Amino acid sequence: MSYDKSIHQRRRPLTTAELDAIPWIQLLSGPERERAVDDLKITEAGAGEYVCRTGRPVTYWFGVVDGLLKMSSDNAEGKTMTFIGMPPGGWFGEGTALKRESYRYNIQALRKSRVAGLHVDTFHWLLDHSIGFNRFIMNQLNERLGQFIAAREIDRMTNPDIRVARSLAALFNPVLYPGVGAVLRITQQELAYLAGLSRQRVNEALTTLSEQGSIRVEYGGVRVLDLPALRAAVFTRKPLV
DNA sequence: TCATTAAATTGTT
DNA sequence: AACAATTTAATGA
Repeated sequence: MSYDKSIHQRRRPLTTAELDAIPWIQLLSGPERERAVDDLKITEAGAGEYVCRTGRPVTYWFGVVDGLLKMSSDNAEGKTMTFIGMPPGGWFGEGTALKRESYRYNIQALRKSRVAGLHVDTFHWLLDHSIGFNRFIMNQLNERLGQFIAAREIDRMTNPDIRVARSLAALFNPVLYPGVGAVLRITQQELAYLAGLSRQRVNEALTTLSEQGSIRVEYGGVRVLDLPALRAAVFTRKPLV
């Protein structure tokens, strides 16, 4: 994978199926929805391509229709700190879009993905006109705050099994990522990138988790059987006494 | 639609 | 990091 590619400028209108994958569309009234649909554009991002980079001015509010993105935030020293996965149904950038600032993180495609974009002007117009849209955004901001706090906790986890379990649980958040059903399409390699572990270790952790019954490992993906159990997964380490 | 082949992903060392 | 085994996707008759 090369790390200096940016996505193409090629954008196109959305198909009906793609519109159905956008969770907030149905919250809009007729005229609002019409305006949003008119403005929405789809871009394809190949593996390794950037959807947005730190410092660039915000022009779009983005959502994942298909594929998997990686959000990484850099600290003051320029070191990449936190990784958060963005599966289908996830929308991001509302914080910076609200204030019309520049992006504070990089978004990179882990594999070929379809990304929908709504222009910031339309984003603001919807905020000014739609109660439903406001509720969605408020809910989204609240959930994401919890997500980032969880990400910090994951970063401090030393136990790889727990890191994998929490990273997975985050990706299965039904509020932030309604596009993810019971089965998340993610390879063990991709999960390794997100959790900051080797693929082998992720494989081992997944085996342990499936033995505990919270997930089932499938080819090219993971099925969640018990989300609360996954969130709460604890692994016995060395005896405390 | 089926069979063959290539590519991707997984499990293991 | 390398390897073999397994699963899926692509191809063409």
